[in-house]
Amino acid sequence: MAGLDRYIAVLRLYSQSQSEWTVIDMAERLGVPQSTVYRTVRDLVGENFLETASEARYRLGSVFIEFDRLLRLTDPLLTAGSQVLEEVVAAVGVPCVGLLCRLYNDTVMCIADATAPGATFSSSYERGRPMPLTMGATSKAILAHLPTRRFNRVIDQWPEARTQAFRAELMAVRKSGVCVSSGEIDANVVGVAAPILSKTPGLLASLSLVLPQSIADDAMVARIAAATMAGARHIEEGLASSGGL
Amino acid sequence: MAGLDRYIAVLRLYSQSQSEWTVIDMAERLGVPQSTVYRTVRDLVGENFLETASEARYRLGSVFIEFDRLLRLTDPLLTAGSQVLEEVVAAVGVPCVGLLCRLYNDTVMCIADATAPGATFSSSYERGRPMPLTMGATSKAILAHLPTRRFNRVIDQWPEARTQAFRAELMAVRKSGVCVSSGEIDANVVGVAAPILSKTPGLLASLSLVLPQSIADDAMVARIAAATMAGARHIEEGLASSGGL
DNA sequence: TAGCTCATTCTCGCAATATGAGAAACATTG
DNA sequence: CAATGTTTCTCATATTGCGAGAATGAGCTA
Repeated sequence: MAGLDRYIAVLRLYSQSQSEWTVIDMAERLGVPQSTVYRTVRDLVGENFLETASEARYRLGSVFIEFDRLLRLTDPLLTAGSQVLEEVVAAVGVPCVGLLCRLYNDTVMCIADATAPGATFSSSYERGRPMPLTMGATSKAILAHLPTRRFNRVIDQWPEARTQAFRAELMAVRKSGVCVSSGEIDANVVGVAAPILSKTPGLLASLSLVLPQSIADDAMVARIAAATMAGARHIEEGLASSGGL
Repeated sequence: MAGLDRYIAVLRLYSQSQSEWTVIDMAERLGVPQSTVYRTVRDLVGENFLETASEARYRLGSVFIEFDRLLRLTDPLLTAGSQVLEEVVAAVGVPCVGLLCRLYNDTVMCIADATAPGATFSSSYERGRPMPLTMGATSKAILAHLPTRRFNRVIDQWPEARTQAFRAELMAVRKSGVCVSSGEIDANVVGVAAPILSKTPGLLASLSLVLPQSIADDAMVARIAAATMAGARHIEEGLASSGGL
């Protein structure tokens, strides 16, 4: 292992359940000598990717917050979408959660969310958390629009997605431009998602609204679906006009 | 230049005003051959630190959002502080903005903020934006508690901070445990900040409330100062009990 | 389809740099 | 002051990244 990999390997050790590491533990886990890890860690600390916690422990550094801001300010999808997201959530006028999510390798990641006043629940799609591609309206709206080659590769990896019924469902999503699912990720909520397409390679996203099952009758879902699709179109326009091409 | 530096040099090219770069431009700016930059960029894209935009352009990648979430979930100061921050803002009951900021190299960076309903302004201390150490209550509350050696080093770099009056002011802040400033960063607002101290090396932060000058009479400032200091103490306790030592 | 223009990857010899094991320095604590 | 644990340093080795240019590939245009 060398170059960037060594640094990334250290950063990828960090997780919600283990947020502090000693050099010793890193070295053992990665199978490299301590002296090497010390050097790596020292470099990462120098660039604020890591910082010293108490007593020989290291945790993630604040540089990520700094770059996250830069991303919020400059990412075309975020700049075009977060405003629309707020508006759509406000416009539908029901206690719901709005999500702006995008394809992220073989996962889906939320990059912005908006909670309507009165919403007493939250979505598992929290900002920055990679989610599976094959479950939930938010994800399936994206999956349905993957290029065939990649679509098949993904499908092959998730056993539960290899059925003919699943393929048919996604075809329907692709046709109708909206995906509705109920309780697939979080119990007792319904997700309504519309894909956001763009000519930019690799930029594939979805706008979705999540609402309690209790208020999600057919009429409501139809209304939410219309709002979601309109919002998605709106964001696509914003992307196109911002030079996102 | 080698190792991490080369990668960081590329990432540091990105700014709010220039958020997309071609390899050619990077190479020219950094003074290294294109082939080298291509390699570097390829590695960064592979780890999602960069992503392809349209037409040979690259922009920052979403990995920062992913790690930002990890930080929000696990950083001791954030986990101990964001809750308190909300509470303090809600408790004072005036249209204000609450900030949780920390020392970040020789700058101050906001890591969490909370806006009270009705606040029609915002602070320059937006989350993730490095701010100078010598201006604004938020920053000076932190500066006043830097170890002497480092304090002097910082002071020397900012010409406007080399006066005796400035040193005296900071001494007073250190004694009283609160710093109040008016219009130093943003016009027409008053900042009230209390330092957050911890035994963790390098962890130095402040909790501050920003409110319109129009409502900031002496009585109000005194009340806000008390609330801010109480909140800061509260966060310190949270830090200590969470093993933050 | 041929021919053009970019963007990106590849080739290869060379020099720079990371590597790893252990020792030395440094800090803390009893 | 000894003892423990952390971090940096030393040094010989060889892995790896480097740089210049060529080769590939993807779009376009005619």
